[in-house]
Amino acid sequence: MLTTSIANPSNVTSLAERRLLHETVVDQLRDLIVQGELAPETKLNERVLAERLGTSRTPLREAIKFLASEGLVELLPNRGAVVAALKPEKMQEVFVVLGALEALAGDLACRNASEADIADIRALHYHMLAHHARGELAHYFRYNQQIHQRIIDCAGNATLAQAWRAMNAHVKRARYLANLSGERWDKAVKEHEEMIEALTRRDGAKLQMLLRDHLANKLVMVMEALQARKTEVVR
Amino acid sequence: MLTTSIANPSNVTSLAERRLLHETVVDQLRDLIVQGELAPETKLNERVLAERLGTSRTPLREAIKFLASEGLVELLPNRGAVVAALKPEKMQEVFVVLGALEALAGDLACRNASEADIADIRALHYHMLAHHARGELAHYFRYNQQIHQRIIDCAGNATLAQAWRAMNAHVKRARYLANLSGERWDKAVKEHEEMIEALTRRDGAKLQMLLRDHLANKLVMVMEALQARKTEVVR
DNA sequence: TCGGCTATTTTTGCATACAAAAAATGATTG
DNA sequence: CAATCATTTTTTGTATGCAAAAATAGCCGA
Repeated sequence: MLTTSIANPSNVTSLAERRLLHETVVDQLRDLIVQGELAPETKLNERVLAERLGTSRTPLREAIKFLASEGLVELLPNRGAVVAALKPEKMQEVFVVLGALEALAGDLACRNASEADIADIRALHYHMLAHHARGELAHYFRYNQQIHQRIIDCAGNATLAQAWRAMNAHVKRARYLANLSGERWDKAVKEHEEMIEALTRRDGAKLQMLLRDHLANKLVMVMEALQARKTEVVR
Repeated sequence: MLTTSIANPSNVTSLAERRLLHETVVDQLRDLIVQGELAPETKLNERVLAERLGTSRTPLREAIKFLASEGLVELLPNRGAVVAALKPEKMQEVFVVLGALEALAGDLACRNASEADIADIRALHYHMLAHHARGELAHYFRYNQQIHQRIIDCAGNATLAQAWRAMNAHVKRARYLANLSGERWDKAVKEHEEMIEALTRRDGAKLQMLLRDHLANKLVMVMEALQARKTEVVR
């Protein structure tokens, strides 16, 4: 699942908690950044943030260092940390790398996925189609993400999966800005259709290519969204 | 010392670069792990390690969290952290991902590298040849690493470079175990020869292929080294 | 001797205290 | 009035303190 239930605002003390505070803080902070609640280039005030997350500065700082390694925050010596900027150039870089990783994953998935795996992915695909038909963007994104995630998982390479997740965090962040136009959305769905087909036929070379193209198109959408945001700010 | 001498051109972190204890500790700890001074699966005792690095537990813990995100250490809830294990399966995974990243970098480098860049890389190559001729393994490795690093840098994608560095850390760690046999070593050098040639001709497709093969061969060597270490322990 | 229980020690996880650096404020002077 | 510098305030970076969990040692009984 994408987000851990954030429900728990206050105490962690009452129940016997297996999970470490550090991890929950990492997840909470990552969600705040990915979902845009902490906008790009926002300064992270440790005292304020720690209070907001119901913890002290120590675990928060550890979480910040962890996310810095993922690239979601940037460390400024003696000046704390800021949410990583969301620059077009950075997005281009991320998409290039993500393209290579997904292409690899697609190829591996075609070899390693079980029939049950493929059936699952196809099921997710139909859910996604349903939400597309109803114009339910948020739900569409959710299933879209799950499909990509499952393809990665089917590659059977945990290291690849982790690298992908880190890159994908940046993309997800941009997604929250994107307003899919009807025609672009239809095109994306069509591409998914072909991807599912290639996966079913276990045509690794084809899937690889489709994933690359799909990502290239996503990049175009994200860049447009970033451009729109920029002019909006200026206006 | 390897990492410090690299005098890095492409920035891993942000613009403002000033010395901070945290960064120092991260680099020191990473070196200890990569160079095998802290062996795989070693428990990291915070008090002892902090004293060894001349600092307190707080910055050390932050460094540990940072490296955990890079995958060099593993966090055990309520039981601290250990140096990541060096398992054959993990190595296979890393090499597959690294193959995709280097292939991508090779392709991009063929397009983006300046003539001066290529000349630099060729110069490094000849240094490497010299050390190979003299059987100076450590120096050979150093130039070998620099060549790969420079190819990555020439791709002109800082995000790619960072992902590569993280993966490469795992490989470097395994390197310190590897004793190159004469014939394998000769083969590796020959592969480098071809790579330099492809880069000079800016034949991206060819370089991509060569890098993949080169890495596949490296994997074989690493696996043999791991196997040897295992039997050695058993014996 | 061995296994399991409790008590002690060690170690981790989190909070807080303190010092140094940066930012904000304000006063003085040209 | 602006600019610069000194002073206060805030924020970060590091060390330390303390409670809880884990590891270890010691003890007893079968």
